[in-house]
Formats: sequence, C-alpha cells, structure tokens
Amino acid sequence: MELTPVMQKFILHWGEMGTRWGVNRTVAQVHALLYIAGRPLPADEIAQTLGVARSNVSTSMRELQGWGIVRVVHTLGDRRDHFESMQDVWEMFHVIMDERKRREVDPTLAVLRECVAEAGKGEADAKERLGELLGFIETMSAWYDRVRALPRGATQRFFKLGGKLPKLLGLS
Amino acid sequence: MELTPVMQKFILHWGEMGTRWGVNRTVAQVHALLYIAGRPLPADEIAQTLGVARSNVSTSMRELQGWGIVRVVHTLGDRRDHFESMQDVWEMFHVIMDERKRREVDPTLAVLRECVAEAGKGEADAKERLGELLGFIETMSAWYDRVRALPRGATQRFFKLGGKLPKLLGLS
DNA sequence: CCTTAATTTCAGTTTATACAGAAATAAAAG
DNA sequence: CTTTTATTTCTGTATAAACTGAAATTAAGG
Repeated sequence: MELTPVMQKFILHWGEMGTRWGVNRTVAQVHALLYIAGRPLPADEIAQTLGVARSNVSTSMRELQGWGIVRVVHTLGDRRDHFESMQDVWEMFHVIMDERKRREVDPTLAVLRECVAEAGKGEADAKERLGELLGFIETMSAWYDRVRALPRGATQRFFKLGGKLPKLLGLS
Repeated sequence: MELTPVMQKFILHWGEMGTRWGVNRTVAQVHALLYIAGRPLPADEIAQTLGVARSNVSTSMRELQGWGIVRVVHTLGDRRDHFESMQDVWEMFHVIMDERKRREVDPTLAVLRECVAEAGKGEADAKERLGELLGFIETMSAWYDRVRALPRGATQRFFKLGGKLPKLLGLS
C-alpha cells in the first residue's frame, strides 16, 4: 500500500502518542494504518508498508485483537488473513476504555481495598489517604459505568452537552 | 522511613500502573511514597526507602515537578530540599489531566487539523476518517474544558451524579 | 573566602523491550 | 498424501530506557 504524506504524518504521530500511553510504537502504527486504510489489509502488506518484519506484525495483530479494536476477515480467493480496524471512533473509545478499566482500574481498586482493610492501627493517616484515593477511583469508575450504559448515540449527546453542565448541576 | 507491608503493596502497585500509562516505574513509586507519607521527605530518605540511587531520585523529582504534582519545601534547620506530594486527589487528577491534554491531546489535534487540511483529492476517504477522529477528540477536549471550568467542588458533585444521567439527557 | 553539605549532571553500565530472521507449525490446495 | 502457502513461535540481536556512581556544580555555613 502506498502511503500519502498525510497518512505518513498521521501514522507516525499516532505511534508516538502510543508510546506516551504505554502502547508499543509499532502496535499503534499498525492500528493507525488500518484505521486510515479503512479496509482490511493482509499482514505482509502491513509489514511492507510500515517497513517492519512480518513476524512483528503478527505480534502486533495479536495485541490489537487483545484490545478488541482489530479483527480478522477473509476475502474470497485469498487464503491470507486480512485485518480490519474498528471504524467508529466512539465505539473504539468505549472498547479501549472498557479494556483499560478491566486491566488497570479494577485491579487497582482491588489492591486499594486490600490496603485499606489490612492497614494497621499505627497507620491511620496512611489508611485515610488510601481511602480517599479509593473513593475517588470508585466514583470515577461508577460514573464511567453509567455513561457506558447509556443507549447508543446518547453518549455523544452527553459529551456534547457541555455548555449546559453548570445549569444541570444547579450552579448557574 | 520504614514502610509497612500495606505501604509497600501500594507503592509497588502504583509503580506497575505507572508503566502501563507511560510513566517510569520509579517515578510512580516516588510519587506513591510521597502521597502515602503525607509529609515532605528529603531525597536521600526517598532513595534509601525505595532502594534506588540518590541521583535517580533527583531525576524523578524533576519529572514529578514537571507534572506539577510534587513541590519542594524547606524546614527550619535543614538545608536539604524536602519534597511534598499534592494530597487532594481531585486536584491531583485535574493537574495531571491538564498536563496530559497539553502534552498529548493538543498536539494531536494540531496534527489532525494539518492532516485534514493537507489531504489531497485522491484521499477523500482517509480525509473523512481523519475528520471523524478529529471531531471526536475535539468534542472530548471541549467537554473536559467545561468540566474543568466548574467551580471547586462542583466537579465531584458532577461525577457523583451518575444515576441521574439518563434523566438529564431526556432519555428516561 | 574557604569549607562543607546538597544537588545535579554526566558517562558508563545494566536491564528491559522491541525486533528481525529462521524454524516450526498450521492450514489449504492439488 | 504431498506440496505449497500462510502464520506463529522462538532465539538471538539491536535498540532504547533506566539506573548507578562519580564528578561537577551550586549553595549554604562558618
């Protein structure tokens, strides 16, 4: 696949952003490529386009499928796997956030609850602080769950409200 | 400083979570230590407590100060710098989000706008997709700005609303 | 000013991660 | 069943990040 300058710019930037958020650069680049391509691509074409080893693409695909934002499809007359990125950005956001919550937030909640439960009498101050952090993450987590439960389309409306926030809160 | 088992568990977990979000493990551990300590600590004590080199703590402190969640304080009769973590978790969240927005979201918006502007006629599809991604991030960014502008305390009330979300949206 | 203490910078080393290429496996075609 | 093609796994290598200890710098004390 031939990349235009715009595509290159986007893919490179997305790769950099990935590293800032704990995602492997190549993985992020592959994702960017599949998103911008808008159609399923076979692994060897991805490897060639990005200039990485075929095996590296294989690993990256596994990672992206683990996140749930890329899937395998097949076309008639082609034995090769083709990989396709989710295209709806709102859905992609949901899927990624769900996964990060599952991998990072939920375990952190578990650890903090253990910490609070196991804190001795001699560390009341520390326990207090852990409790505050726990409360904060619980609030955020519960809030996210409710946003997540909104019917399709309502999420976008919600985030576009914005200007009406103070009024809704009775703060105007 | 003597760490209790609970403190150790928290610090180690926080360090791991840091790595998942693109933050150096030691930096995250130092932050966790300062947070759980609840009082200013000198660099050498931090180094000893975490078992890392003094110079490593120096680098980590610079990083944490760069994020705006740790500051230097002094005590009478002690020439050494003492480092203190922000203690209010809501404020800490704001500060960190502001900084991530500044470092990552804003530059991404800039790149995406350039990409959309520079996209040629032969890549209308790609332009369309970049535009959707741009629109999504703009919406989120604007939403965050408005939440951020809420008066002190209102943010917490907002995130605790939750159950009332559908009604507020006229979806019930 | 000189001395001592504290901090930062820096060069070299270690460690962890990412990666390529080869080998092994799996799957389809003939 | 054999051959070909595609994919994954694995091992060694390269790269990048993190870290240490020493040297340099800064700042305070006497």
